[in-house]
Amino acid sequence: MQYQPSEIESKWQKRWAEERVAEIDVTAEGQKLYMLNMFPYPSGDLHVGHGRNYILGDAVYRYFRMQGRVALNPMGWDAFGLPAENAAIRRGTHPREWTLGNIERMKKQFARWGILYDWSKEIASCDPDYYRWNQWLFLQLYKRGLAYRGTAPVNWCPQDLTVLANEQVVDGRCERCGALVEQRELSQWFLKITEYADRLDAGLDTLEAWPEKVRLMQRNWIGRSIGADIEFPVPVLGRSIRIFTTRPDTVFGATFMVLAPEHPEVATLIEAAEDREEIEAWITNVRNQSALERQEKGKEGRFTGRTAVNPFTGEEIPIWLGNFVLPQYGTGAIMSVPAHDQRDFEFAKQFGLPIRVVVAPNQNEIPDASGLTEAFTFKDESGIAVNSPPIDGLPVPEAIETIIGVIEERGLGKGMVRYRLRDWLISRQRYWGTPIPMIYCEACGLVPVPEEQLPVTLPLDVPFTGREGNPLAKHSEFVNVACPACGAAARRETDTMDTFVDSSWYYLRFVTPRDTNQIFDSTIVNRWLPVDQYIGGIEHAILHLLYARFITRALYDMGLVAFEEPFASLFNQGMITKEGYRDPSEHMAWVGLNEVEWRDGKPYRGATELVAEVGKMSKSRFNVVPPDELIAKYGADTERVYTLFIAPPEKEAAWSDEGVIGAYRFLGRVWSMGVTILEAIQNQRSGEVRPVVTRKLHQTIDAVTGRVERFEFNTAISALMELSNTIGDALSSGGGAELREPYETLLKMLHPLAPHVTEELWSMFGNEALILTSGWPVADPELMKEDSVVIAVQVNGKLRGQVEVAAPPQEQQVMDAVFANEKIQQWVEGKEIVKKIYVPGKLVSLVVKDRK
RNA sequence: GCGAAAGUGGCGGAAUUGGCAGACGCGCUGGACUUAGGAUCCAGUGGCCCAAAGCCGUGUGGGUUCGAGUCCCACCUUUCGCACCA
Repeated sequence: MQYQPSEIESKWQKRWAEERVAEIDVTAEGQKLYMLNMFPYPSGDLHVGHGRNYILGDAVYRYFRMQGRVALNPMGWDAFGLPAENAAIRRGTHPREWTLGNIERMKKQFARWGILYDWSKEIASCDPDYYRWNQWLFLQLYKRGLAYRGTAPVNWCPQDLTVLANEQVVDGRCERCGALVEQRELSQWFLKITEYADRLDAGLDTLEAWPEKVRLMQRNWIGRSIGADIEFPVPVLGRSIRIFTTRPDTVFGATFMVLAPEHPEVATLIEAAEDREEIEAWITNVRNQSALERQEKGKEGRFTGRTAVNPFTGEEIPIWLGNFVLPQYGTGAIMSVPAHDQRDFEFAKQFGLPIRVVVAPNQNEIPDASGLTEAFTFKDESGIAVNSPPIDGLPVPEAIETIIGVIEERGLGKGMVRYRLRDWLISRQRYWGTPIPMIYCEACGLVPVPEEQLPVTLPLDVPFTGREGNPLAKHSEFVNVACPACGAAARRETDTMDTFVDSSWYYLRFVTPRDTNQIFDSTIVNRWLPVDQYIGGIEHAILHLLYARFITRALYDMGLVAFEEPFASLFNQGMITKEGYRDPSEHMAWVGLNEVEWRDGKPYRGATELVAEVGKMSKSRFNVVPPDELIAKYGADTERVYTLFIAPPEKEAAWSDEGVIGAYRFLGRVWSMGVTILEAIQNQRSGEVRPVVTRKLHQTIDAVTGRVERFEFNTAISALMELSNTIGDALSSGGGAELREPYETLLKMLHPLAPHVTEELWSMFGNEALILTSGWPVADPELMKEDSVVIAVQVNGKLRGQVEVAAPPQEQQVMDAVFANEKIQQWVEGKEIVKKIYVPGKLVSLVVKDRK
């Protein structure tokens, strides 16, 4: 009887679906476990790279179930977003149809992988029953001043025709399509994530079960800086300009001031300048540049013709405008200390501005400012303040502390903590998203849609032209509305929300997904959350994970949840890469694309970038491996085992079509071994129970349990292969029915990895379904022990032989054996042992010297 | 530039607290069974060497130690993240 995966797999998949084995009652008793894979964007077909994520989650889920946990493992769809709209423009299908069709295909794919989700909890963010609560959440944030409309320079993607959040701009390009992002001054909706900057930063310390890398990335993104705000009086204005610095200890070296071209005082300052028009033209030019261009231009600046007073030295210092000063950070104004800041140094050199040294390695070794070739940027005790009367001689950290005291005492400013994080821009000028529930009334101004009128439903009959401007704005029935406050004719907001709003709270909805009265049931949510194990890609290290942490805190402050961190433990699986790309015509048929730009016979991504020939498996790289063929040939269990065996799951892994065969052979061997043992049972053929097998079995249970819990699936599988080899050896050398117990235990441990074939074999042995009945095996430490131990003996660091003694080894026995061994004897003969190092069970080291 | 992680056979990768480097698998070589083999099974597989003995081997150079892939110092390379954040 040969191993035939396809029949077995469809049989069990059908049974799991019919018996709804993964459905749970959230009010049931038991030790809960909330397992969650980041819900996907329904882009259509899934390839083996996606599979890694879900297969990993399923293996962990099945393991915890076997451990007896009441486990919630839901799945849903991050179903709003641009690709659906682009598909609509390209081929005339409605985004909804396109999305729902993709969801169906992906659900089938999950089933074919043998992944168990509780589909009774399924949610899709494009469903009005879901986005209604998205709108409700927005209104609560608005009430608390956490959602506001503001005008700011924002990132505009000219390809996707919408604004983007800062988090969605990568290297000056749109995260989705790769187009260069432009700056535009627009009035938009923001969420006030900055109000939570300190708590989001502090909370990172509590996330011990998160990868250090993600915590660090979030910390850098939030960018907490400690320093001081200092007022610099400007005589011509009759008021002062406030600057922020992290190095208030260098204030005596501030020889000029630089403002961002966007700074509000600029217009007044340059009013009387002779070259005002030239300066204004320059400012316009700088403001229209993207952040990337602005940086590539190098340092540019203009003198305003005005001065400010350094409050510590009393000197008048020139006020400059500089393209390197960011309007959004700090106060948009800096004091420039060229001697101790590289950027200031470059600016000073370029425009011939004075440089003064105020920090030195020590009091007697003050470098000459004119000889400097770069800024001196000591931040620790290796720098000493000089030429700075109240703090002379103090090391930098103390100098900072002291000078802040002086600043506050003299009323010149105050100690200050500032963040790099900026508010979250959530407006999108696109159709396929949650409508922002606001109304513009000429008389009443901004009026929120009353909660009882939610949801504001997305109309389905809108034209998709692909031209600039939201299709929603052209739908007059949607736009024209009576003001809820005064009843007069008013206009609806036509912007929709960033889809990251949808995904910032979906994990809360999964627990009570059909509740029509409230966003979620707080009591049940507080029982199930935080999520015990969250699994997803590192690409959300900042975006989704930061937003979710922010929204959870906002909900905490509203009293709706009792926790501030939504995800207790996080795991980032690595990407699957693949060399080369497939035959493009074959690929396009699979992807369903018909518009691709070609250059030099190679496909291009978007209109901007060359397709990489090796890298992340993605449609735009033409290198995907679709699972269908693979599953037809080897079965889903083989794909699962190979995917988990390929590399440690957190690491990037290169897909190898040849490597798959190893997993297939392994499962084939397990299968035929099972068949042979069954025959032995039927023929009542049995050998004696071998200690080698028992020992290997218990050692394997011990190893696999620990490795699965640490997500070390690659080595867990290798341990199972070793056990399988041991059982196979016993079988081919006269073993029989006595191997049933170790073999069945192997099946149990293999089940989370290869669920179909193990269920089939398990039932062939006359057992009830594994997933429903079995417990996880427990290792017996007594049976793990070896009867004897081989110990390596080193003499003066060289390996000179081995001795075998009974386990557990006793030092005296070991030494006796060492001296009884002729081979070792020759190295010790005539010498004196000056030291013995004895490592129980591992080795003995002897240090010898010539006897005198 | 700043920050982080990582360098082990032809390849993916193993190796608690320093303790027989290369587990497990792919590939390769040879063999068995076959009309056939891109199926299956068996054996071998870090290098030098016909072989054994032996020697050399974890990016490079030092160091600590009876003993270093593992610890320390310096350097090289790669990957990732941030990137004028004052």
